[in-house]
Amino acid sequence: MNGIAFGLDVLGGGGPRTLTSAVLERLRADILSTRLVPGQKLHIAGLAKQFSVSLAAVREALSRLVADGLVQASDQRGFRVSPVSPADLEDVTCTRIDIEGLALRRSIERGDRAWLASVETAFAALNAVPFRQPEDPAIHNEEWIARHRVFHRALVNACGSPWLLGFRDILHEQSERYRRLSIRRETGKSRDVEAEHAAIVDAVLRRDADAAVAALTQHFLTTMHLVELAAPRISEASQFA
Amino acid sequence: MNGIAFGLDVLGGGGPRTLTSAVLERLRADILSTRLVPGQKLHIAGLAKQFSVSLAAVREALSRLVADGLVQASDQRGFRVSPVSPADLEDVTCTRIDIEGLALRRSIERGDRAWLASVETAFAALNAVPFRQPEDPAIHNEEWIARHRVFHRALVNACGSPWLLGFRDILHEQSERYRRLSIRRETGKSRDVEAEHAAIVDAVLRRDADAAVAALTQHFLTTMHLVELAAPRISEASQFA
DNA sequence: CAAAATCGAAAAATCGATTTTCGATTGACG
DNA sequence: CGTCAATCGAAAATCGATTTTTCGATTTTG
Repeated sequence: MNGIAFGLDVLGGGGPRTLTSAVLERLRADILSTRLVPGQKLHIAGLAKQFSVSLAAVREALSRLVADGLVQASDQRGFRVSPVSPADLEDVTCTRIDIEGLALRRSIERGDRAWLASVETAFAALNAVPFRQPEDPAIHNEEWIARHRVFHRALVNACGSPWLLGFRDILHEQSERYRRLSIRRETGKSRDVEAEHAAIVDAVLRRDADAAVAALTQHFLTTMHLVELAAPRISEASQFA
Repeated sequence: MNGIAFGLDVLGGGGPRTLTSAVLERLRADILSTRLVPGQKLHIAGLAKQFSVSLAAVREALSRLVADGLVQASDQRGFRVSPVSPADLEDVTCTRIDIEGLALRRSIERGDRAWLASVETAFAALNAVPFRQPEDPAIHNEEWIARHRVFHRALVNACGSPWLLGFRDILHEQSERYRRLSIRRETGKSRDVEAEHAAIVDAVLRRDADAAVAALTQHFLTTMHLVELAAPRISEASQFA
């Protein structure tokens, strides 16, 4: 396997085993949650003080985040949060459709019954929690996000290609960031995410690759369009770029 | 050796602008050239002494190489050169066929005349130098390798998707490493690489996407099979993994 | 005799200080 | 008045020392 897939440090167990990893996870979370704004300069000294670690630890964590495309580095000019743009959003989405579609096709070809079962399980688990925070509908439910990730990963998990999965994971993370940027602007417009997911699952259970990929594509495009409706916020966020 | 920018690195002027970048390029070259063996442990202190730099510089260079999939990192256990295996070679090749094929299709759709001209130029430049070292036929001609990379990049350069190109670059680097692992074992078996390239270029000039992708696929598969003939060396190289 | 505990050398991780480079400001000059 | 260059603080890059963890060999124990 390659080192690209984002580091949910395996080994069954608990949290980060080094300070650098802890900083890395914290930074990743901060970027995905948009607490750190796209394009924003990342002051190494400031972060080091904030996390009570040395410069080297922060520096290494940032270097590793470059691999996920969440951070950009340039010599002598330090690090910044990767900027966002409508063009990049479209690129991420199109590439994701291609790559994840490919992985889904392979999964449908190769996946066994245990895989089908894991898809159903993940789907059920996802539907068991609400999309929004019950208390504050303007905020995503973190548990839903986690299960959503597991669900989409389950769909392609049987594709048999570590490289394809690694690329997919990176693009999924990128999409996730865009989605979070837009959440507060989302209109109450009725989108039935569960139905979209159900369409994918149905096709998968029938092993109808074309239908499954079509449903997945539609799912991604719908998400992209919703995010684009929040374009003002994206432009605003990019002001640092 | 020019420092081709992989991933999201700086494009600007010439050589490395920081010590870390210099170390990074040196390490990348050493890994690609197989001076550093797949699976081999990378002693930070040893490398630091060898390059006359601090631990931190080496550590950061290694962290960045993880992004290219040439190095793997694990907490508290340091860094090692990414191992190789027949399975990984096949995964790299298949994924590369998919991704680079996709990029080629898009390039053919979107590329203008200037793009076609750049393909022809790169093709001519590649054919102007010999494949092997004139002095020592067991060694690749570095100049040919450089132009070969430029040629293949030119083919997909008009695809319009930075993300797709980034993934393509990573896979190309991986393939390159496998090819170098096998070079000394290659039989004198007559492979007409120039003809394979010509088939791709012909199809591209006719804007025949299906034919171009077919030729590209064949090109990659042929390379993979030749590398697999050198499997003993690959197994041997992986003993550290 | 095998498995577990232990111990020390080796390697990784972390730190805070120092050096180098950048970018903006300011002042001189055409 | 505008352009260019020297300057100065801020920030990044680099370093070598220190702390923590791991790995392998040896010893102890059931």
